Amino acid sequence: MDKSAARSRTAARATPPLKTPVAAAEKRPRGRPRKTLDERDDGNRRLELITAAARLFRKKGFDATSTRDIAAAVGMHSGSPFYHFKSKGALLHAVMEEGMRSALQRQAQALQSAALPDGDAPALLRLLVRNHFGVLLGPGSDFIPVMLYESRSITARQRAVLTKLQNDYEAVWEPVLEALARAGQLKGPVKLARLLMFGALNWSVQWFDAKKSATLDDLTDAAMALFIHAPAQGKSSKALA
Amino acid sequence: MDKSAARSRTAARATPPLKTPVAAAEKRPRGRPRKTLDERDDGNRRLELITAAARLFRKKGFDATSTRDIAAAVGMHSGSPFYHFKSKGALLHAVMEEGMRSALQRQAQALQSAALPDGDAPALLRLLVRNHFGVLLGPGSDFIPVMLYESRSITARQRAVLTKLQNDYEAVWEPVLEALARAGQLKGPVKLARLLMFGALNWSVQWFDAKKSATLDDLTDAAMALFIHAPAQGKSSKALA
DNA sequence: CCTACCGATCGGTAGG
DNA sequence: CCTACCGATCGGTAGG
Repeated sequence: MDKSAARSRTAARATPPLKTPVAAAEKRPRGRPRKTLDERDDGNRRLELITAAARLFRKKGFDATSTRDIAAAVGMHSGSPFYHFKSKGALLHAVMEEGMRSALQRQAQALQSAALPDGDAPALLRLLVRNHFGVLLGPGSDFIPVMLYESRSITARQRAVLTKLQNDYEAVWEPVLEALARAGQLKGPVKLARLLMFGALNWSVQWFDAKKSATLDDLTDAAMALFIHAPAQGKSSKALA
Repeated sequence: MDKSAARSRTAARATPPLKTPVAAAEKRPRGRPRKTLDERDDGNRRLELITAAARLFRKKGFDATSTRDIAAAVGMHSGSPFYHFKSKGALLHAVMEEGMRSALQRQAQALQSAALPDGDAPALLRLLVRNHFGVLLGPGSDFIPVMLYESRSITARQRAVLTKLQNDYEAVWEPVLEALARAGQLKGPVKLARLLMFGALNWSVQWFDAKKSATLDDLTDAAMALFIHAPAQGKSSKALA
């Protein structure tokens, strides 16, 4: 909205001072300056756009967010996002893909740093649930909610890319859920249990309020208590692993 | 899209044949014909609009559905929905309110016709879950999904109306969940358990495919198996009721 | 409920 | 990445 504020943000990033019209004509070659000598923050601007878009898409929805809103949020003018993305839909897809890659990375990292034995399925599930809540509700968590609630607005081809990433994400859960089912701690068909469980977790973006009392650990405890039954009597879950 | 098709639908409803310009000028009084002698389907048109809007809002989303889409779906012209609703947002709210009133009615009816004893909390929950799946996924179930996924687009005042209806809806569940918690069959804080459970159910609109194998009864079985634990050993749940 | 219309906004582009 | 712009579409309304 405020052009000077937007421009000052840009100015803080760029090395040269605010250009005079003459200086601009001299120093700025026309056409697309693909690579400058000191290779500035080319990819950074793209990520800024994605981040701002994620926040706005989550807050207002994809259709209700204009590309002008997004441009203004990063101090660009209305047409400039199309220098980085060929369409509004491509930007939405980039938000989702960035979200899934980040979620996958965080999940892998959580598993690695915990170094739990494969046999301890309940502890593994707890870790996955806690990480999932972090991805959904933690700081900077706009990407995955956008993916979950705006998937209607992407093309089939774009969705295929995300589906693959989602499958990778869920693939980590599957053996854990299978082990729990064998131990009698997860009841019912595993496939339906998984869908219902993810629903319970994903829906939390609708009601969770970080300013209220419950923490993400509280949510994790509640989810585990709800889903995971006591192990079958007289059988060690270790023996089933 | 096809004007003649849309009009033929209208013609089938109205008694007189397709008007000639002259006949229209003679037979149709100008201004708003509030009540005709044989009082046609005045309120019916309103409901038709709501139903068509629900279908389109669910399929494409509120923002991506134009009032022209809705008008065309019921054989009206572009400005005519505003004769029945003062704004697009009012139409959205009407869809949601109609959905909640219908859901409440179905829930009350299900409980009444089953005539279960108050002590049988698991059976009561099963009934509520099954009815909820029917409301979400059964025939003509566009209203509640729209309410669940488009609430961002209504005003605070409109939301207050729905919140009251939602509270009435959930109020029926609460004593059932409390009884199950006392019996040790529902684990964790009841409030969080309720939120997680509704999430698991509500999320099913994202993945349930009526053309595939699972039925709503299958879903109900899976949900009950997942959420409801075996009663505590040596204690009769009857004694706790 | 139709006809005819309006102002606003939007995604996107040419050209530099 | 900005400037200047375009065609399309949209919610809504006057007047009958």
